[in-house]
Amino acid sequence: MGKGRAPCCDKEKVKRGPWSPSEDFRLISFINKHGHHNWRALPKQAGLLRCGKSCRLRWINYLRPDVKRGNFTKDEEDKIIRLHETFGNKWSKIASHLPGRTDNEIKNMWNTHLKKRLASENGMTHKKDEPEESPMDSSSSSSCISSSSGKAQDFKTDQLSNHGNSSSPFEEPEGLPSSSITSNPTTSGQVGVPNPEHLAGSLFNFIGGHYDANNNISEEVNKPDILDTAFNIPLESDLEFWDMLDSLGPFQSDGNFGEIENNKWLLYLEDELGLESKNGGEAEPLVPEMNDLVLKAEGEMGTSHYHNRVQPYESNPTQ
DNA sequence: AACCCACGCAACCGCAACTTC
DNA sequence: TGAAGTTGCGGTTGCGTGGGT
Repeated sequence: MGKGRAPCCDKEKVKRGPWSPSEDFRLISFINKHGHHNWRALPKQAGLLRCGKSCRLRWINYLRPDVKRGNFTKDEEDKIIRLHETFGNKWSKIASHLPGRTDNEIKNMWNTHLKKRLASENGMTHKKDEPEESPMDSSSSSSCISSSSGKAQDFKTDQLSNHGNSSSPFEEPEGLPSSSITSNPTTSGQVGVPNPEHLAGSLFNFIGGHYDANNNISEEVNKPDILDTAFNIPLESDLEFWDMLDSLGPFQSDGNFGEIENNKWLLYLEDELGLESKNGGEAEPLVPEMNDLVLKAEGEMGTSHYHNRVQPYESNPTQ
């Protein structure tokens, strides 16, 4: 086997830990513009003090336009369980059958929820050995799962019905590693209230609309030209710009992208970029749907009850 | 109100597989 | 053909958050 395991990076010179807004933006902007042909070289080219591995992970698990965040539906959970019976801990394989979900996300989901759920359910039927039985050979625990025990507190059952969600494992084009390229129609299955997550999704989808390095374009409609500008920010030139980003606070597109602050941030960013006033002095969000969110933001500032954490970014710009 | 603890999730680590030369 | 380089994957960890006491 090819052995060479070059050190992934010079650990002394790379930044670690949570990503700052400017780093995120740099990465998005760079990939949007150039794609990612070489992860190893990417950080340098993008002016990031990260190792390529870290960039790749950040992109795949978080910034990728088609990444779907938020609660798993029961359909998805059941699917994961079924797939886990088949594939075992092959998270990437499982992820490939769940459009928009990342292996990391699924892995976390499994370890935090599904494993327990299965254990408790199996505990009912037969004493469990070890929830971790290597499932490749486990034909044992067949589908006793579909009955949702009432303990899955996060399941929004009203969403489930909307997820007719083609349970057909779908083949994805080769391109992005372990990614499902679709623009994820299922996301819209999360119906109802304007969900910040959606809006964020829209934003990222937009980005995705331009990202075509590997022909991985998620088709988007009606993208204002203005957005071209937004993601053609020069990577190298304007250090002040990146500093500004860092000073603005969180851009952590957490599970719900729900930090109202984020939206403020986006608006502010638009403002700073001069993207706002197409109609008078009033800032118009990059993504139309954000209007709702903005309104909401105005009302709810400071009452973030999303449990996700928002990292206090070190106000220590990368450059 | 303060402390503790369990939980969830983003990110890191190290190995294996794959690709290129 | 084999060595070197790169990417992908799975396991694990660190830490913020929220709930309980």
